Amino acid sequence: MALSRDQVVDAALDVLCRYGLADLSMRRLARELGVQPGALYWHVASKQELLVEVADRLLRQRVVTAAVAEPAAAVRAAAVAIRGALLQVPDAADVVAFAYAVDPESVWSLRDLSQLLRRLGLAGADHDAAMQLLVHHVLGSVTIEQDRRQAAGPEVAPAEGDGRAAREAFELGVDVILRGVRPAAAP
Amino acid sequence: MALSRDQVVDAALDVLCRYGLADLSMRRLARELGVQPGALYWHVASKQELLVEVADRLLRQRVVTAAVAEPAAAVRAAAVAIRGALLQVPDAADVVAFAYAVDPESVWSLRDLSQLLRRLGLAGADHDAAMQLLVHHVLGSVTIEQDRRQAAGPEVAPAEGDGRAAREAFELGVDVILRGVRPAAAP
DNA sequence: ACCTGAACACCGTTCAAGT
DNA sequence: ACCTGAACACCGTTCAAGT
Repeated sequence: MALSRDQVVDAALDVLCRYGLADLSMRRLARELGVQPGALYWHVASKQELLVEVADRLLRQRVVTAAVAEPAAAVRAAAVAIRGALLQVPDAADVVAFAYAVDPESVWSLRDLSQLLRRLGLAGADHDAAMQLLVHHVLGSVTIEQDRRQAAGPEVAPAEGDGRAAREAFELGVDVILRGVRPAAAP
Repeated sequence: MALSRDQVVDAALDVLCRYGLADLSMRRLARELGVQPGALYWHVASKQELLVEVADRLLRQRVVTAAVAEPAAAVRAAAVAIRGALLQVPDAADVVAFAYAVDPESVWSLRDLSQLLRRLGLAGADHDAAMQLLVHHVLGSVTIEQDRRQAAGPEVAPAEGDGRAAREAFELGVDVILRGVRPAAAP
């Protein structure tokens, strides 16, 4: 039976996970689905639109946020969880950054993060600044780690302490943000 | 007379400034220089290598750092200056992020930023965390602003308050970092 | 030393025509 | 409604052969 939009997005996410963004072409996708390239354009308007959908599905599927009571710790945990999820998928940071830019509302399982910041007592411009900073830090950290991996060659294995050092540096950054932030409600 | 590597990089930066990264192809570049595509590969090993060089030249040429005495204010000013410079060049954030990932040492006019952080009393892991955060914030801010512009269509003119709001949000983020940071030397 | 010509294996997108 | 076939205007990279 006929192809569906969902199938197209699923297949795209699959190709992304297995081969990376460079291999996620409309033609490749069509081959994978056993149709002609043109067929895809009945289900999605463009590659751009498809990528936004892929980013959304990616975040929804992979980010599992642990329930943590203390608000600051919860923000920390959420940031670490999102980073960890994106790190698993090649070029995930690029895809999500693009989607965030095009349509910040629709992408969001990062809305959780926004909620947690409010629970910290942040509102208005201060909330937005903290949110932006956090998102930039997550995406930046993942982008650089993934670009570095790719530049280092395909088969260097993240090894032991390497990924941990990057993770600890990332967490230090989150702590800077949490210390620098001004809760409206706090003393 | 013969083409030089410098000419190739210059032409690439020129195409980037005028038409953006999507139009910066090796074939397009060759056309612009009046040579066959293959000729470029005598001067640069690959498009990747060329892009790293372009990022470096971009930062060197465009970032003018004002001399500010007070260290915190100097960091702020430097971050704003770099952001401002990158915003002028289409897709500059992508290009610089890529270069930063591939070869963080060679790209740096951001070494100034690193110096300023030390002057703030930061060292070791704390310095590195602050530096990372700052770089992510700058590149993230520019990426999102530029992607947004591009998605909004080619001719929407940044207009009046639009760019200012983004700039102010960015500065708030820098302030969060400056407050959250722990100088080793300070009281 | 430096470049051309030509090839190889690709792209995203459109659209008449088919079923 | 959904897809094929075929085209249009492109890519990055390699490499024998020319000068």
